[in-house]
Amino acid sequence: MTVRTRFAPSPTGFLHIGGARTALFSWAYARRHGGTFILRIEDTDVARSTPEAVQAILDGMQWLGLTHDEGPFYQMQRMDRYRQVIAEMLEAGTAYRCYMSREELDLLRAEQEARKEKPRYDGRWRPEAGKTLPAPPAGVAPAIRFRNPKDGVVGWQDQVKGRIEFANAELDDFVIARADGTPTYNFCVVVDDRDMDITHVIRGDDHVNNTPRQINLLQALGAPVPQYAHLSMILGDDGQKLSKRHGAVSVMQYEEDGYLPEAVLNYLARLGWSHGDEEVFGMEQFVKWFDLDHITASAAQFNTEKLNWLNAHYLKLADPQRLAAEASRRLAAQGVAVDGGPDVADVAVLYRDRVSNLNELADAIHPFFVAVVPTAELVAQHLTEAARKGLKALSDRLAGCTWQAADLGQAVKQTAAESGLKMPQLAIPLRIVLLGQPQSPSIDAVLEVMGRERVLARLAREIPV
RNA sequence: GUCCCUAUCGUCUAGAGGCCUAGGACAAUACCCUUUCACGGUAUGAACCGGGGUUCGAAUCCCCGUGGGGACGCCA
Repeated sequence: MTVRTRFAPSPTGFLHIGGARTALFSWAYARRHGGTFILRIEDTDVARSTPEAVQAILDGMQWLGLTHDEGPFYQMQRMDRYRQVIAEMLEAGTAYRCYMSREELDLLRAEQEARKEKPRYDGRWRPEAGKTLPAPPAGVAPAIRFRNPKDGVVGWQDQVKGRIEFANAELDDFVIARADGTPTYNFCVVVDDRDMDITHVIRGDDHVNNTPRQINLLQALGAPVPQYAHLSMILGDDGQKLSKRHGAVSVMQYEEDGYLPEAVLNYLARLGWSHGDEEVFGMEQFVKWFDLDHITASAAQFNTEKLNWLNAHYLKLADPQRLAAEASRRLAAQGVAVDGGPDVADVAVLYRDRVSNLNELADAIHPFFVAVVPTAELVAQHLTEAARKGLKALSDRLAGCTWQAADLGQAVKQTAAESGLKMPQLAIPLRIVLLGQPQSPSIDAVLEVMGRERVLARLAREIPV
């Protein structure tokens, strides 16, 4: 049997971190077993679904490289199929028409809650042997309800949580089609999972309570029951539940914040799943290792610091041209052009191990392209008379120096010695003049990458001849 | 209220009855490297929710509490 998994988001917002991890695990499981990964858009909530949200989900998955093999399928385009199945169920007696009005339903619920009971449909329109149903009220369009088994238990071996069982008595006859004829979530999922031959349903554990209903429905349809794996949720950095109001952000926000997709992927893979002590690995390795047995059953708290660490790690490994492209794009967004300046890739390599994201990288290399005026405080503190003299001497020496790190370093050293300055007493003022700040990578590398022309021009501006 | 899930360092986790004096990673702290700042390296501190069982032996199995989460829609 070939493995078929699916990711089935509802397009009511962006792809957030929890959804991304669900997609990642579903994708990885299919890849691991040479199976098929299907994307299905559950857009039956017409009021809340938008094409923008569909696009946002597609963008997020593309950024992460989670490519699907089939789909995207849209539930709204499968209405005919759902209606057909509903008709079959009505025919077979596994579903029935319910003429109860909203008002009656609300009343029933209120009574049950007053009695501290679990609110549920009381089955008043459920056909039963020897039971006489009331006459259907005129002009009322019925909802269609599933005839759920009354006794016994529904259970399954959850691939992450173990055996889970529900008493059928806890479940009521839920609506599978609204009065206006549109099918509901639990019904569409079941029809789709069957039609698409889904073998493994990997989804958030907020669906645990839907699973017994879906299994009963599947069985009423005579369809095979897939394996289920329910992933626990991801909590925010503060341990609080993620919600639109609180902390939930689009995965595309991570791209905007300067994260590399491979870092986000590695982080997510390790959040709620483990392979011994392995912490750093790429997707190829992940796919080889991934299994359902090592998924954590409890909720996990998101930890931005660890993500930052991974991102810094992948930044050190990234192709310099890629860093250059990303940093240039970010500088351009700030109105900074890199054309005519030093080689962006060279500068980026100088700073890649000092930053933890691409925005920091762009900020760090910024002064190479636009002269930064040092603060008066820095100038007052470091550009002493002696330092200025030293810089002047250095400027003269640099004009005729071979432009290579080793020689440049030598030039700075000699100038310092001849001017009676200690290395930092010359190098720090030099950094301030060149970059506007007292810290930088090693000074010889900075000089080499910045280029003679630019270095001399900046020195001349601060140290008039 | 009822049902369901869950519980190891601050955080992510390893752990399938003896390998656990509980391991790794992030974060923290200290030191080393570096005539700057980082990176890097080394080291240190830091946890089995509580109570009962089962067993020669429990972080691991069972029960009861407690904490956290979810679900009870003609939402998905």
